[in-house]
Amino acid sequence: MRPGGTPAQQRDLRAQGRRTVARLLDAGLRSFETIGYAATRVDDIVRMADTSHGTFYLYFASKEDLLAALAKECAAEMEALADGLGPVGPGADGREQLRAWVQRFVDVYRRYGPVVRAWSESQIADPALARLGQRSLRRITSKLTDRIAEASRPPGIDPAPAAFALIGMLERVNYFVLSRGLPVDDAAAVDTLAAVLHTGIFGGRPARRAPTGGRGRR
Amino acid sequence: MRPGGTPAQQRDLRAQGRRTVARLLDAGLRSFETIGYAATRVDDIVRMADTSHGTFYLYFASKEDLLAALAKECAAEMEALADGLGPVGPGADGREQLRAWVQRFVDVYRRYGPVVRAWSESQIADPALARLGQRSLRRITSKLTDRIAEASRPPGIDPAPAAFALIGMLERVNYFVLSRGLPVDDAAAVDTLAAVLHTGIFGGRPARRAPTGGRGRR
Amino acid sequence: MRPGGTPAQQRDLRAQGRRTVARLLDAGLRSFETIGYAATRVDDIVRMADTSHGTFYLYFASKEDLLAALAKECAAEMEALADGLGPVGPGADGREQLRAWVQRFVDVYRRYGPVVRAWSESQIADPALARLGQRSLRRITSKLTDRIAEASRPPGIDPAPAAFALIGMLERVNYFVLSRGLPVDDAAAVDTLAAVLHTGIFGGRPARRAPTGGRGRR
Amino acid sequence: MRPGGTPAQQRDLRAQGRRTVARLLDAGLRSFETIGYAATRVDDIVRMADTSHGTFYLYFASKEDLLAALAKECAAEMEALADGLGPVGPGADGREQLRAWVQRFVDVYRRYGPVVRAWSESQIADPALARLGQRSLRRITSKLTDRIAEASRPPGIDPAPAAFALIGMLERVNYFVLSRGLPVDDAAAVDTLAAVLHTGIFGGRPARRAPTGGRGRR
DNA sequence: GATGAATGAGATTTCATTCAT
DNA sequence: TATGAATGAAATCTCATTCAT
Repeated sequence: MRPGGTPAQQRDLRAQGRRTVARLLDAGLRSFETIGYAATRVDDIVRMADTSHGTFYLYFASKEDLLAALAKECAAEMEALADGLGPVGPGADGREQLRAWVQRFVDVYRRYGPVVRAWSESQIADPALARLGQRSLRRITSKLTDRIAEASRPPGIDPAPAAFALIGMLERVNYFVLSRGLPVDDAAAVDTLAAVLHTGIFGGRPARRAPTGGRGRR
Repeated sequence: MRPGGTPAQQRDLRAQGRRTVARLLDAGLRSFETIGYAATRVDDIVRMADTSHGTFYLYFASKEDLLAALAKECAAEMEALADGLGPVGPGADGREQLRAWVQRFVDVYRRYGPVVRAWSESQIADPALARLGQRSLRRITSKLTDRIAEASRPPGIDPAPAAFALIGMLERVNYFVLSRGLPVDDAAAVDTLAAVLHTGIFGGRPARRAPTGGRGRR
Repeated sequence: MRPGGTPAQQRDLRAQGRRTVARLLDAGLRSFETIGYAATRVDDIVRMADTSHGTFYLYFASKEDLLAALAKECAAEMEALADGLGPVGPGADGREQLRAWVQRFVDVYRRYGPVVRAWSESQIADPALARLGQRSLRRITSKLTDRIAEASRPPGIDPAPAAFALIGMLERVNYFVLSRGLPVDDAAAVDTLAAVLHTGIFGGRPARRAPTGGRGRR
Repeated sequence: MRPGGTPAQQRDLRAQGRRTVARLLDAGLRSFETIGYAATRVDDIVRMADTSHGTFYLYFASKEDLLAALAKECAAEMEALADGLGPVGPGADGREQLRAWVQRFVDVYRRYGPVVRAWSESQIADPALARLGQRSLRRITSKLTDRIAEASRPPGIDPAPAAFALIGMLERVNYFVLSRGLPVDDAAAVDTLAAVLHTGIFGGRPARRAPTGGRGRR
C-alpha cells in the first residue's frame, strides 16, 4: 500500500517510514491542488509534511518521482473506474447507471484531480511517466469506446472521439466546479453531465419528465 | 494592435518596436505550444525571436506579462467566438450551424490553445491575470448558457452546467487531438462533437442517416 | 545573538548555521568598509565568507536584508553608547569624561561606520530599514539633547540642534580620519573633538594650562 | 557656464544644446537628491529631463561624467565659500560674521548637498573624480585650518582636526535638517552652529545674553 | 531514520552604453 | 540634434539535490 518512490521500494519500510511516505504523498497532493505541480517546491512539500529535505530524498528520488507514485495510484483508480462501467442501455436505468458512474468519477477526481492536471502540465517531462499516462488514458478510452460502440448510439457519433469527449467533459467540468469555485450546484452538474452523455453519446431516450431537472436553474 | 506588456504600454512604440513585440509574442506562443508555459525559459523566447534578453524586458516585465498579453488577445477571440453562436435549432440546419461553430473553435484553439492551458496551469499566480481569465470564462459560458436555455433542450439539462460541459468538452478534445497526437481523425472529431452537443445539449433530433459516422475509428 | 536576516529568523539555527551567519555578517561588514555598500556584490560577500550564493540566500533575503541585520546591531550599540553618557560638568573631570566617551564612539564607529554610512546612502530604499534608522537617531539625539539641556551651556546654544551638531561632527570626523586616510593624528583628533564639544556645547571651562588661554572668564 | 561633460566640451554648443545640458544637469541633481547617486539610473535622469538616452550620451560620457561636471561646479562654490571666511575675532562681531558664513554654507549646500554626498558615496570610483574631491577638500580645510590657527582659540584645540570638525558638523547638520525633515528650526540651527563654532573652536566669548536660545527648545 | 546545511547550475532581471534612423 | 531600439555583460535570486552529523 502506497509504495512510495524508487528509493523507498528498495528497502522494506517499518511503520514509521510508511507513515512518513504517506505524509509526503498527501502533502504533495495538497500542494499540487493548491498551486499546481510546476509551482510546487520540494520545500513546500516537506514543510507541509513537517519533515526535512533529507527525509524527502530518503523516500523519493525526485519531485517527479513523487508525482509518479501518485500517478500510479491515480491510474489504478481511474482504470478501475473505467472497468466499472457496464453496458449503458437507452432507458431510464441506463441513465441512472450513468449518473451513478459520473458520481463515482467525481469522487475519484476530488482526490486525484491535481495529479491528472499535473500529468497534462508536465508535458514532455520524464518519458516513463509520460508513457504511463498515455497507456492509462488509452486503456480508459478504449474501454469507454467499447461501451459506446455497443450502445444504440445516435448517428454521427464516432465511438473513439466520443470517448475522448466523454472523459474530457467530465474532467473539465470537475475541474471548473471542484477546483475553481464555479457557481454551479454539484448535484445539478452531475445530473446534467449524465443526461448529456446518455442522450448525446449513448443514444439514450430523454427522460419522460425530469424528476430533478428541467426547471432551468442557472 | 498587439499592445505588448506593461513596460511597452507606457511608451508609444514605433514600427520597429511593434514588430519586435509581435516577434516576441509569436515566439512565446510557439514555445508554450511546444514545451508548455512552465517549461519555457525567457531564453527560449528570445532565441526564437532572434533578439536579446535586454530587448525582452524592454517590452515585457516578465514571462507572465507576456502570457498576460497573449491572454488578452485570446480572451477577445474566445468572446467573439461565443458571441458568434446564433440560436441553435433542433433540425439539420441547427446541427450544421453547430458543426461550423465547432470548426471555428478548433481554428481559434489551434492558435491559442497553449494560452488557454497555461491559464489553467498558472493556477493562482498573478491575481490580475486570474481575474481576467475568470471574467472571460464567465462571459463565454453566460452567452452559451443563454443559447442553451432558449433551445428545446432535453429534460435533465440544466443550462449553466451544460455550458461548462460544452466548453470543457471542446477544450479537452482539442487538446487531446491537436496537442497530443491522439489517434483520432480531425473531421470525425468535429462531426462527433457537433453531434454530441446538438443531441445531448440543444435537444437536436438525431440526423436521419449518419453520412460520416459509423465507420468506426481509425 | 546575531540573529541573521529574515529567512534565518523563521527557523532555529544550529551551531553550524549560526557560525555561517556570523561569517556572512562579518564579510559583509568588511566589504562595506572596503568598497562601500553600493559597490558590494553578494558575490564579494560569499567569496569573503568562503561559502556559496545559495547559502547566502539561506540566511538573508538580499544584500539589503544583511545590511538591516547589521543595522540592528549597530543601532543597539549606538543607543547603548548614548545611554552611557552621564551628566557633563564644566570642570576638568567633565572634559575628561567627554574625552573617554568620544573615544568609545571612535571604537564603535571603527566597527560600524560602514553601516552608518550605508544607512544614509541607501536613502529611501527599504522603508522599514529607514524607519529603524530614524527611530534610532531620534533616541540617540534625544538622550544627548537632555544631557546638553541640563549642562551649564553657553548662551546661544539650542540643545536640539546642538545634539545633531555633536553627533554629526563625531560621525564625519571619524569618517574622514578613519575611512579616508586623512592626515590627522588620532589622539589629537579625539582631544580636539572633546575640547570643542566641552567648550562649545556643554559650557565647559577651558583647560587650566594653555598657552593661549587663561583669560579665564566665569 | 555649465560646460557639460567630456563629449560636450569637444564641440561648441548652440543655444539648444546648452539648454539640454542644463536640463540634464538639473535632472541629475534632483535625482541624486531624492534617491542618491548610486540608485539613480540614467533612465531616471533622461525621463526627468524629458529627453532620451541617446541625447544623454551626446553630452556626457557616462553617469559619472555628469557627476563630475556637477562636482566641478560644487567644488568651485565650496572653495569660494572657504575663501570668503575672513579672520574670526572673539567678540560679538566675530560671532556675527561666522553666523553669516554658516548661512552662506546652508545656501550652497541646499543646492549642492546631493553632490557632496554622492562624492563620499562613490568611494573609490573614478580616480580623477576622487582626486578632484580630495584636492578640493584639502583646499577648503587648509583655508579653515589657517583661520582657526590665527584665532585666539581655546587650549586643547588642534587646528587641523578642528577644521574637519567644523566642516563635518556643518555638512551633517545640513544633511539631517535639509534632506531628512528633522524636527529642528532652521534659524535656531544656524544660530547654534555659529555659537558652537565660535565658542568651541575660535575661542569666542559667549554672547552676553542669548537673544534666541537658552530656553532649551526640543 | 531523520535532519539542517550546503551547493552550484541555471534562471531571471537590470542597466550603462552603443546603434541606426 | 535628437531619438527609440537594441545589446550583453553582470548582477540577483531560485531550488532540486547532495552531504555530514
